[in-house]
Amino acid sequence: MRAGTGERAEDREEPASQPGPAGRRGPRPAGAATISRVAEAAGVSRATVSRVMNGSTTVKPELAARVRAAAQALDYEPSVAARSLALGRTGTISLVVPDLANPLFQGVLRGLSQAAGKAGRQLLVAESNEDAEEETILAIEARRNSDGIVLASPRAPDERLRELSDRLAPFVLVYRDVPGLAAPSLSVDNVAGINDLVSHLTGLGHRHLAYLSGPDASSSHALRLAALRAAAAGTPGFTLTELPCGSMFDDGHAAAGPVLECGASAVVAFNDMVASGALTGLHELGVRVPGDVSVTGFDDIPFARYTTPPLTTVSIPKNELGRQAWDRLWALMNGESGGYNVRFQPRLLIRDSTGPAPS
Amino acid sequence: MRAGTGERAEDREEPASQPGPAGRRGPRPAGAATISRVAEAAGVSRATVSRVMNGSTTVKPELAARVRAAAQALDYEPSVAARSLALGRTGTISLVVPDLANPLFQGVLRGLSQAAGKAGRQLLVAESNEDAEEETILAIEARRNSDGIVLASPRAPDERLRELSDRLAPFVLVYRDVPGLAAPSLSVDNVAGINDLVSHLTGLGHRHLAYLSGPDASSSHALRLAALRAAAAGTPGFTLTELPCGSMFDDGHAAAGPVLECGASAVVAFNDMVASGALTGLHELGVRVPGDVSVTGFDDIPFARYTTPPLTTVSIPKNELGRQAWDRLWALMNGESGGYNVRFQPRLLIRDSTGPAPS
DNA sequence: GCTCTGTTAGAAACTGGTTACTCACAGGCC
DNA sequence: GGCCTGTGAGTAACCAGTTTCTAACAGAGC
Repeated sequence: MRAGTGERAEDREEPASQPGPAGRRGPRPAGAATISRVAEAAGVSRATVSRVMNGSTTVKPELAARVRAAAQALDYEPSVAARSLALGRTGTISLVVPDLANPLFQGVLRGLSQAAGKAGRQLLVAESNEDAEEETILAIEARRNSDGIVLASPRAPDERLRELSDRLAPFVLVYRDVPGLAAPSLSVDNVAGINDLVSHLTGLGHRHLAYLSGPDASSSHALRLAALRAAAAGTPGFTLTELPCGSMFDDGHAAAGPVLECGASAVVAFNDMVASGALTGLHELGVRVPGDVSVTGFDDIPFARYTTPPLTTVSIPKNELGRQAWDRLWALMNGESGGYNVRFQPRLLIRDSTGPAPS
Repeated sequence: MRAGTGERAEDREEPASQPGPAGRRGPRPAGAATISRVAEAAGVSRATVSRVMNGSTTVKPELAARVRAAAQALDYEPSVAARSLALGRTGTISLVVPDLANPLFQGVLRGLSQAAGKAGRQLLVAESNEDAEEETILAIEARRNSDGIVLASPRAPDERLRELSDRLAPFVLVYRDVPGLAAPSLSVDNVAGINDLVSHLTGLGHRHLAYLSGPDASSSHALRLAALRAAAAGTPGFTLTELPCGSMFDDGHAAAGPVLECGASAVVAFNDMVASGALTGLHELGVRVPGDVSVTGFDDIPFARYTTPPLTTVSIPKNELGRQAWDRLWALMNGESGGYNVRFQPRLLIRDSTGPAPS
C-alpha cells in the first residue's frame, strides 16, 4: 500500500514566515518595532535614535522631534534584553526570602520594593520554602538575573554564605549577621529584644517562663533561645521551660496545652504568630491572659495590636530593613563601600497580654 | 520615620572592598567568563559550547566532557541578557499588585511564585500603591521586563484595561472580570459571597446590617456593595446602613463607634482586616460579639481564625488564584488559548463572630 | 573504488541595543 | 581667505549568546 508515486509536492514551496501560530521558533515577539525600523522611518542612524531615547543633548531638537514622532508612530519600545546586554546591567535587583507568608519578610519586601521602585528598578522575588539548600541555590539563580541581591537566609550555614558572597556581590544580608562575611548585613538585636522581654516579665514578678521554640534551623530562634538561657542562668530562682513549637499560628495554638501543664506563669513565644495562636488556644482552655498567664511575642506584626488582648511584643523595623537594604545595595552597585553592618535595636511594646504574676 | 531610631554601627572590618571601582563604565561584571573563553579553553567553537550547555545530543560525549570541564574550571555562567536577546524571551514573568501588605495579594504572590518557581521561571513583582494610574504604567513597565504578566488591578477603568490587553499579552487578570477583555480573568464571585453572608445573617434573625465600606475605587468593594443593596432591596423590613470605612485594621477599629450608633445588629465588613479591627474596637466599647452585635469579614486571611471570637467570613482561594494564573499564563505563552474565564465560588465559613440577633 | 548518507562541528549571521571614534560642516579669529 | 575649534550625526565595533547553513569525514551499499 505504498503511495510513493503520488507524493504531494505542494508543501515544498518556500515556508515563508507564517504570522499565524504564535512564535514557536523565532525570537519575534510580534512585529515589534526595533531601533533599526525607527531609524529608518526617521531617516537617521541607529545611534541617533539611541541618543534621543536616552535623552542625550547632542541631537538637534528638530531631529530629536522627528525621531520621537517615528518612535511614537511605530509604538517603539526598546528591547530590555538588548539594552541589558549592551549596558551590562539589567535594571533589576533580587530578593530571596524563606517564606512569603511571613510578615517579617513581607515587611522587607515592601520596603525594598518601594525603595527600588522609586529608583526605577525592578524587583525579582524568590521564595526558598524554608530550605537551607534552596536558599543559596535560588540566591545564585536570582542574582544571575539581576544586578544585586538582598538575601534573607536564616538557615544556610555561615560558611556557605561566606563562600558565596563573591558570586552574589553586590549582596546585602538581612535578619542575620555572619561573622567575616564580605557583605553588609542588616540585623536585629535578638539578644537585646529578649532581654527587654525578660526584664519586663521579671519586673512583673514572673519566675517561671515557657519558651515556645521556633524552627530548629532558624538562626533567629537560636539567638533568642541562647539569650533566654543566659538570662535564666543569670537569675537565681528562675525557671525556663523550653517547649517545641514552630513559627505559625497553628503551632502556637497547639502549644497551649503544654504551656498550661508546665505551670509557667508567662510564655515567651518565638514570634507574634505563635503568640497569637497561643492566645487563642489558652482562651479556649479557659485560661485568662494576662490574669493567669502572660504572653509575649516578637516582631510586632501588623496584627499584634488586634489580638485579644493586644499583644506585648518586641517591635522591629521590618520596612526600614528593606529600605536600608536598598540603600546599601545601591551603594555597592556604584562601587562604593556597603558601609558598616547595622544591628537594629528592637523596641519593647507593652500592651495588654502581660501583667503581674499570679500570687 | 527616622532611620536612626535605635541602630548601632558595629565596627567590623571594611566589608567587601571590590577590586577597583565597580563597573562605572564597562559592561564588565568582573573577569566573568564568556562563552568565547570557554570555547577557546576547550578548543572548540562557540556553537559547540552553546550546544553542550543546552544539552544538545549532537555533540560527541568526549568533546562535551571537555567543554563541561572548561566551563567548570572557568566558573562559566551563561549571560542571561545575551540569552534573552538571542532567544527572544527572558524566563521571567511579572506580577503587579496594588498593595503587598494585603494578604489577598500575598496569597496570589505565593501561589504564583511557587508555580513559576517549579517551572524554573523567575518572578518580577511590582506594587502600584493603590493608584489607578500606576497600576497600568507599572504593568507595562513590568511586562517589558518579562514574558508575561499577572495583574491585579482593582482600580484602573475597564476601558483602560481593554486598551492595554494587547500590549500586555500574554496577560492574566486576577480578582476582577472585565467584560470584553482579550485576556483570561480569574475572579471571585463577590455577589455569591455577599449573598451567603446575608442569608446566614438573616437566618439568624438580623434585620439591620451595617456595611463597613472598602475604598471607593475598589472594584471588589463596588460589587460587594451592589450585592448588599440588592439583597436589602429584595427583603422587606430589611435595613442597610453604609458606613464609610477603608481596607485596613485601623479603619475597622475606628468604625466601631459609628457601628454602635447606627443600631445595626450585624456588621458586614469589607474584608477581614476591617472586621478584625472592628472586633477590637467593639470589644473596647464593651460590646459583646456576637451577643450584642454579629460581625463578618471577607477573604478569610490566615489571621481570621485567631481573632476573638474567630471570625465568620467568606473564604476565597487566594493561593489557588496564583497557581491557576500561572497555568493560564503558561498556556498563553505557548500560543494556546488562555481558556475560559473562571469565577471562583467563595465558601462561607461560620465561626464564632456571628450569632442570633438580640431580641 | 566510488557514491550516497548521516553525523559532527565550525563559520557566520543573526538577536537589538550602546558608544568610541570619526568626519563633515559651520562659525570665529587672525 | 585660511586655520582652528566645536557641534552634530554617522560608522562600525562591541555586548554574549543561538541557530542556520555548510563542510568535512566516516561508514554503508553497490
